[in-house]
Parts: sequence; structure tokens; C-alpha cells
Amino acid sequence: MRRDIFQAVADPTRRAIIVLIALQAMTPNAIAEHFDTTRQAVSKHLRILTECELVKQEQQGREIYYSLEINKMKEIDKWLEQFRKIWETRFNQLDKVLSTIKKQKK
Amino acid sequence: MRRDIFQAVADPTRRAIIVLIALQAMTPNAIAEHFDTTRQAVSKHLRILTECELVKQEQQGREIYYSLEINKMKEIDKWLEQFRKIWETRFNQLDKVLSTIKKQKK
DNA sequence: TATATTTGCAACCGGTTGGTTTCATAAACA
DNA sequence: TGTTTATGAAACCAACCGGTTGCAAATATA
Repeated sequence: MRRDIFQAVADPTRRAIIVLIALQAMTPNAIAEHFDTTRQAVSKHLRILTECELVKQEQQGREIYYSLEINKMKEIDKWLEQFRKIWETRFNQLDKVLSTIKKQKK
Repeated sequence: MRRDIFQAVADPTRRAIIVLIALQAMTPNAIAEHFDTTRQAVSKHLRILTECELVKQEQQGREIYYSLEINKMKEIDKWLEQFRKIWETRFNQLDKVLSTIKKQKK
């Protein structure tokens, strides 16, 4: 069972759930109302999100509130870091080219 | 056929390919040498990456050089933007709490 | 021209995925 | 206590995924 954050985020429904609970905790029932699937399917998604620690639960009576572990999202950001370096360099190089053209026009 | 950048990046081999060709273009054969799979499997991954425009090809005789479409990677960054806002806010709030504690100590 | 090299594509296969229906459990409430 | 409500887990299923082998096409080379 491969279960990492990238695989978790690959599913569009799971991405929508993540966005939904990013700002406020919600129960599975409340979450399911936002989608065109059964509550059980949402429950499965929540299990996957919980397994890779993207989501935390808080029991409140018979209700369970799910909310986003925002810090875990930084792992994606961390992986992107290496590419951010590249595209910033590329941008600077483009900048150089543009200023060279500008100089030549003068 | 669901084919978006998040699904493309979900597979660890594809992520490794992306990193590999981020800085220099490579042929499928050269890429395959870095992995414990057949050239055809790599070819399949390259097809998926091409389909969601994460990768571009450049034919050179009978060889095809694949390189990363670095700009496409920004789409992930764009999606992360909304969470970045949240975790920066949380950090600032934590900062406030810390400075409050500091003041109380005084 | 005959042969070797580089590549993509089709067919197949076992495991995974995302969904459903059904059921069990625990808390709230009449 | 019996019923309703909220939830997770199990069993099942069709579709998909990542891998393989085999083959065809195009280019380079003898």
C-alpha cells in the first residue's frame, strides 16, 4: 500500500476535501454534502488523508471533526523548492537577455 | 483517461524522471539506465508526462531528447499558494502568542 | 543494401483504486 | 430502554495503473 502525500493529492476529490477543511474543521457528513458521492466514499478518502498525516481528527461526542494538518502540505512545497531555483534562474537569464536587447537598441 | 499534473507527479518514478531531466535534456535510453525498469516502461512514463505538457521533446536524428517544461511545474506551486497564505498567517499568530508570552515574562 | 540502434505502440497481466452496498458500533435522545 | 444519528469497516466490482514482452518504423552505419 503506497501511501505518500503526492499520491494523496493526486485525486481531485481529495484535493477538494483538503481545500474544504483547510480553514475550518468539518464532520464526514458535512464534507460529503459537498460532493456527488456517498458518505462512505468520503470516509475512505479521509482515511487515506489520515494515513499520510495530512488530516487530524477531533472527536466530539459521536461526531468527528476533521481538519487539515497544514504543516504536512509544506512537504510538497519542499519538493518544489528545487524547481523554484531553476525557474528563478531562467527568469534572471531572460532578464539579462532583455536588458541586452534594450542596450543594443540604444 | 484522467491526466493532470497532480496525477503525473503521484508516481515516484515519474518524479525521479522529472528531477533527472530538469537540468539537461536526455534520451529515453539514457533515462532508463537510471532505473530498474525496462526502457518501454520509461517510455510510457514519458508519454504521460508529455500528455500533460510537463515535458517537451526535441528530435535529433533517431534520438529524441526529453526535457522538463519547468513552467508547468508552477501549476502545483499555484495550487499550494492558498495554503501558503494559511501557514504564514498561522506563523504570524504563533509569533503574536510568543511575543505576548515574552511581554508577560517581563 | 543489409544490419544495428533508437524509439513508440499494442497486447497482455496482476495489483491498486475509487466507488458502491451492507453491516457493526457508539453516542444522543425520546 | 428502544430509536435515531454519526461513523468506520468489510466485501465486492469495474476501471485504471505500471509493468512486461513482442513488434513495427525510422535513422545511422557497415
